[in-house]
Amino acid sequence: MPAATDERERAVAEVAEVYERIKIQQPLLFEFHHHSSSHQQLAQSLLSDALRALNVALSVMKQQQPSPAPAVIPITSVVVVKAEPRGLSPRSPASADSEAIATPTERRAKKRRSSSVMEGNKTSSSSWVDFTIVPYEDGYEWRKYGEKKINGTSYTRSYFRCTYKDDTGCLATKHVQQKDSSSDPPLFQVTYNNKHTCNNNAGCTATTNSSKRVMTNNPLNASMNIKLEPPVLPPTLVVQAYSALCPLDQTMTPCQQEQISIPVSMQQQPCGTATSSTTSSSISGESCCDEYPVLNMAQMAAAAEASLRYDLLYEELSILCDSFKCY
DNA sequence: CCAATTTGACCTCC
DNA sequence: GGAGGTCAAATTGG
Repeated sequence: MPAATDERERAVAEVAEVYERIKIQQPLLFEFHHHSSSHQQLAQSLLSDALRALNVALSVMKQQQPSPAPAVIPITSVVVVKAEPRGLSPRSPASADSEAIATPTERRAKKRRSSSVMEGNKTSSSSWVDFTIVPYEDGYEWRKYGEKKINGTSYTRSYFRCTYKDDTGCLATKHVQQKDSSSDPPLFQVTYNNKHTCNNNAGCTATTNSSKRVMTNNPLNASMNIKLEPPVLPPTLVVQAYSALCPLDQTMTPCQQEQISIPVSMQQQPCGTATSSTTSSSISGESCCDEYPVLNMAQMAAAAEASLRYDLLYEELSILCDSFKCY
C-alpha cells in the first residue's frame, strides 16, 4: 500500500477517534455543567463546533479517498467478527420457507411478534442512548424504514435498521429523535438497539453489490433537514475543531476555566479567591460562582471524571492538530 | 433500472 | 383505544 494512502488512513482514523471520544464525553461534560445554564450552553456550543468540524473533515477525507476501496473508519470500536450464521438470523431458510406460505398479514404478525421479543431483550443490555448533534455519522450504514410522530414532541422520530440486515441478519436498529430545544445546532437523542453483527462499519466492507446507488450514510440529512457546512480542506477543519475547544482556555475568566478544567466539587473555592482577577471577557453577565451546587458523591465522581476526560481530550486534540500541520 | 426513502396502514403492547 | 414500532407499496433519484 502506498505510503500516502497509509498516512491518510491513519489521519482519518485519528480524527475519527477524537471525534468519537468527544461525542462520548458530551453527556458527562454537560452533566458536569448542569448547574449553570450559561456554562452548559458554552460547553455545548464549543463541543458542537468541534464535533461539526471533525465530522465535516471526516466526510471530506472519505470523499477524497483516492482508491475505490472504502476507508476503514473506526468511528466506533467495532470488533471484526464474522457475521452471524444465517441459521441464527431471523431470515433463516426455515423461516423464509414458512413466510412463503403465509399471508402478508400472517407474515407481518409473525415478524411483529419476533420484534416484540427483541424489544423485551433489549431492556437488558442491548439498548443504549446517545445524545449528539451528528446523528447521521456514527460509522455504520443505516437504512430508514419508518418515521413516526411521537406524542409530546415537536419532531418526528425516524427509525433505522442496519443496511446489511438482509445480507447478514444484523439486528442493529436505532431511532433518532430531535430534542425539543432551541439549541443550535439541534441536539438529537439516538437510541440504539442491538449491536451490529454485520461487520460493516462505515462501509469498510461495503463490498455488497448493492452499491449501485450511492450510500449516503447520512439518511438524516434529508429527513431532518440537516445542512452540513460546505467542505474545506481537512487540516483546516481539524485546526478549526481544535480552535473550537481552545476558548475554554483562552477566553474564559480564570474562574470559568477552573469550573471546566477542575471539578467544582473538588475545589469548593469561591470565585473571589481565584488566582487572578477576572479581567478577561465574560461569557455571560452572571457571576460565575453564585450557583455552586452542593454535589453528592455520584455527581462529584462524574464531575471529576468529566474533568479528567476533558483534559485528556484536549491534549489529544492538541497533539492531533500539531500532527496535521505536517499532513 | 434498481436501491433508498417516504408514508400510510397495520400490528402489538399497555 | 392510543402509542410506539414495523411493513411494504409507491415514489424518488443516481
